[in-house]
Amino acid sequence: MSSTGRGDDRKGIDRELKRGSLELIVLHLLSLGEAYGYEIVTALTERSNGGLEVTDGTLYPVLYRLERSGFVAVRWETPQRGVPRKYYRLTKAGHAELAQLTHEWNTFASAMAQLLRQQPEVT
Amino acid sequence: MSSTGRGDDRKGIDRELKRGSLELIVLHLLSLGEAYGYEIVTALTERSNGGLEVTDGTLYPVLYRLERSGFVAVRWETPQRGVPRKYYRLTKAGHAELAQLTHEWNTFASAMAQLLRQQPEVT
DNA sequence: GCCATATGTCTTGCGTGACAATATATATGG
DNA sequence: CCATATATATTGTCACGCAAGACATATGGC
Repeated sequence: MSSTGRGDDRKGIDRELKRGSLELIVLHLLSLGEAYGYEIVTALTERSNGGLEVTDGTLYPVLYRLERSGFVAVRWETPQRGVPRKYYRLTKAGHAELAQLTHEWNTFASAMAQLLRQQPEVT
Repeated sequence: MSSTGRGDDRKGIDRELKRGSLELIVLHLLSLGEAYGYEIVTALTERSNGGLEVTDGTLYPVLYRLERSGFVAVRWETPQRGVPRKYYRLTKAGHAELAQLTHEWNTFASAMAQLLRQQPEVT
C-alpha cells in the first residue's frame, strides 16, 4: 500500500520536523491503548487532521526500534477471517520513556515559542 | 573552536528535535537584526537558556544553505582590530520564507499539543 | 619573545531517521 | 478471476545535525 499518493508539494519541511517526535507520537498513542500498525497509521491521520500523517514505511521501522528497545511488547492475533495483526502495547520502560520524551518535547517547544515571541522593534 | 565539550549525556533526542527547525530559528533571529555567525551561536545559547544551543559546525552550513537559497544576504566587515566578520541579513525572500516556516511550525506544534492532550481513561 | 586563550570562519565525515518503492499474504465484491 | 482493501515487512536514498579538525587574528601573561 504505502500512502495514497495525493498531490503533496512542500513535503520537505514537515518531514524534518517529525524527526525525533515520531517515537513520542507512537508511544503516546499506545499509552491510550493497545493497537496494531495499520491502525496507528489511520488513527494518526484522523486524530491530527492530517497534520501528523505517517506512512507504513515510516511506522514499521519505528515500531521495530521501540520493540528492540523494550518500550513496547508484541502480541500476534490471527482472527478467523482477515489478515493476522500484530498488536503493540507499552511496557513499563515504555511508560517511563514516554514521560521522558514528553518532557523533552515540552522543553523544546517552550524554547521555540519563547524565541518566536520576540519581535523586532518597529521604527 | 567548536563547543566547549562539557559533559552532555542524552544528546540524541534534542538533536533530532531540532531538525527542520534550525532554519526557522536562524531566519527568525536574523529578522531581529543583522548578525554574524559567532554572534548567532552565542545569542542562541543565551536567549533560549541553552535549550536551543547550536555549535558553529552546525550553524555555518545552515547559513550557507540560506545564502544559496537567496534567503539571506552577506556583507563582510573588517574592523581595524579583530577578525573579519561576515554579517547576514534577511532578504525579501527570506522574510517570506520565515513567515512560511513559522506557519508550518505552529501547525505542527499545535497538532502535537492536541495529540498529547489526549489522556487514557482512568479505570 | 612566546604561548595560551578568545574571537571568528570553514570543511570533512559520520550516524540516523523519514520515506518512497516494493514485495507478500489474505479476504471480498463485481 | 481480477481489482481493491486490509495488513506486515524490507531495501535504498537523501538530508541534516554535529563532532572534529583546520586556519587566521588579536590580547594578556610569563
